[in-house]
Amino acid sequence: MNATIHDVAEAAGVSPSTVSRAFTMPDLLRADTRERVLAAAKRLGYQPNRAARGLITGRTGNIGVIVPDLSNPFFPAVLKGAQARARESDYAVFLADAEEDPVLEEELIRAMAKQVDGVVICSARASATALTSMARDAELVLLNRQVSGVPAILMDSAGGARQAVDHLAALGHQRLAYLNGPSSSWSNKARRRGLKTRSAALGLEVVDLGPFPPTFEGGLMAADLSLAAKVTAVLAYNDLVALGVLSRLGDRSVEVPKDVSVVGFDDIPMAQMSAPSLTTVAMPSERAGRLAVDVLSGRIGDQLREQDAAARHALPTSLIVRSSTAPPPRATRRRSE
Amino acid sequence: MNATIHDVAEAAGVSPSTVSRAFTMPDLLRADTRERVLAAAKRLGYQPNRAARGLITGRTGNIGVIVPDLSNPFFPAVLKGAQARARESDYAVFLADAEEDPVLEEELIRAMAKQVDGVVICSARASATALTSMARDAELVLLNRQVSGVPAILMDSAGGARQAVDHLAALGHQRLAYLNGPSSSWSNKARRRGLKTRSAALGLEVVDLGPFPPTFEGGLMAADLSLAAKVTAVLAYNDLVALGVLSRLGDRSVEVPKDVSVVGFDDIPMAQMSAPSLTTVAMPSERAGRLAVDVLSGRIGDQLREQDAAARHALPTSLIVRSSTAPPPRATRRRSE
DNA sequence: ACAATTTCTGCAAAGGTTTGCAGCATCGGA
DNA sequence: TCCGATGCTGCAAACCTTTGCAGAAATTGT
Repeated sequence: MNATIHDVAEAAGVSPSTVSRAFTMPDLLRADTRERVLAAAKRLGYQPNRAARGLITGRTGNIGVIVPDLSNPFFPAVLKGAQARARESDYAVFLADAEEDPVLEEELIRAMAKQVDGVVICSARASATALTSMARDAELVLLNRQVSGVPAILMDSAGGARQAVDHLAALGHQRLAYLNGPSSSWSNKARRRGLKTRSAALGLEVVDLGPFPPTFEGGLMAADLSLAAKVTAVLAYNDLVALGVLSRLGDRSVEVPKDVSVVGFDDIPMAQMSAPSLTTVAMPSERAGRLAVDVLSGRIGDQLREQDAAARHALPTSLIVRSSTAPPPRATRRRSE
Repeated sequence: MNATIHDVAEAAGVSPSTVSRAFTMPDLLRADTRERVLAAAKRLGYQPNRAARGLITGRTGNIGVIVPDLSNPFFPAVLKGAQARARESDYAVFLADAEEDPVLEEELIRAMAKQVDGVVICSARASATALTSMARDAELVLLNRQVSGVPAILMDSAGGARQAVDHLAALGHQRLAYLNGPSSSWSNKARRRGLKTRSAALGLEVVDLGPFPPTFEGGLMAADLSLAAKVTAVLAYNDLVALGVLSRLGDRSVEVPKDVSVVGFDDIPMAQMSAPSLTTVAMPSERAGRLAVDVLSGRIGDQLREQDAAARHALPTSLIVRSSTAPPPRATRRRSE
């Protein structure tokens, strides 16, 4: 049904090898032969059969992307970046949703490994040992997860947390809560670390709550605990949680930002749609997706091979101040004097 | 590097054909031979090479999904359904984002067609003729788009619109605006049609605005036009637009739902997170994604082959009433008396 | 015990491409 | 005019699996 390399060869009056070369190593052919072949190919609508090619080259031309949860808008964003870049490099992208389940995640990686040239794993939930072991059989790139010996694209979550703390401190807050995300999340650790060190340096009190599911529902749950903790500001693991907090506080008629300030992470589109709009730490998600693909396609692989380079490579994040943060209420401030 | 069928054959003391059969037609083998082969395979960590298999069977074991815009949460939702179902049937899914561009969309479909057994196209923006023509070369399933001769999964957008109108009419609204989405969108036509016919039947005035981009920004733009149109209720093409309207109305200190009621479509997660939460028509997106894959995997293909069946098959939608709708303000009602 | 079935297994071809090696033509130089 | 070098092109093997066909083994009936 589909034109093969032989059909093109015959049409152009050359051998199949020549047709093959016209596509994969065009400069080996004399200009006019190449023309002729390409013309014939176009006329017949020929496109190389990827399976046959893959069989012999051992490469598939595919890359895989695994995300913990497609319904968190953060991941479609990196997916979008990855997908766009992949297309430029003539890669197709496989997608899988691990449903926040480390076991399923590992299973998916193994299954995918066979049919792709590499897989980018977003916010991996699997264990470090599992990841290390799988990295031996397949080309892996981690995104927002650091595992020794595995190349990674990182975002400066800790730095973002520091900016958030600075912002809240400048507003006059003294006591804040951090709403933890999944404990297997590298981002969560980084965010907490950044928060803790900066708070300590500035003499702020911080209370650790959670872990909560990294979802809107998680935020609903977290809101009441935050209130009970008598803090004037809340740093949520991500925007989804922050929005949950906003919503629940609204229901309990606690005013944001008058009574309590709320900060999120990720800057998902929703963050600017909420009322009040959400102060949050923006993550370069699409860019990270693109970079991850670049690593796989070998474009920038070498710098990232060594772990140290990766660490240094953390992509910058930046606080976006919107309407969910303000100075703490007077009453509270007085009490703490 | 990877174990081949020959290695397993040797290890199990059988021929490669037998190993092949152990996987693809297990009941052709004597139980003990099968055991022996499977054991050897497991021991060697053998997994069939999909490229080689595809080369001979002509099937890839992959399906493609094309969406117009990953950042609209509606699509990750159907993607999630499709992906989950695909995994059950041992299919891998390719993803591509067409960026709301009909030309790119067509290009992507053609490129994908070669390496998949079928592709589901969400809310296709391409022309009917293009789609028909491509359906000849590849297995296509449309989602929320009706093109004669191409199997489709449809959601009852028109019915949803009717429910929305009934709801608004019951609240006492007399004059409402419809904010159009992309004119190439089948859903947009269906929604408008449902809206128009029911409004006419109930004697409501409706003003047609747009088309607007199906995004939050589109909604910002639409809000001012709606206000100028002096309507008491607004039906937006989708939730993103509705949220944009909500936001912009807030900025202009028009109160929702007191001054104006707003209804969206899709019931994306954001819809219940906004303040006020959004009354909207829920679409069975994950289910549709699953169904689309079922059609491709042949599970339910036959019923859908004929266009009529498809039309009858429209998945039910249902209005979710939240806080963005209420009776119109007195003043307006008086004016219209 | 033997023939006729039935059940299981192996042989070999096929599927479309890439690529090392060798052959041919072409060209420049002597 | 001929030789060597150079630049293109073709041959054929290889990649790994599936599958039609035929042969071997096991089973049944007589």
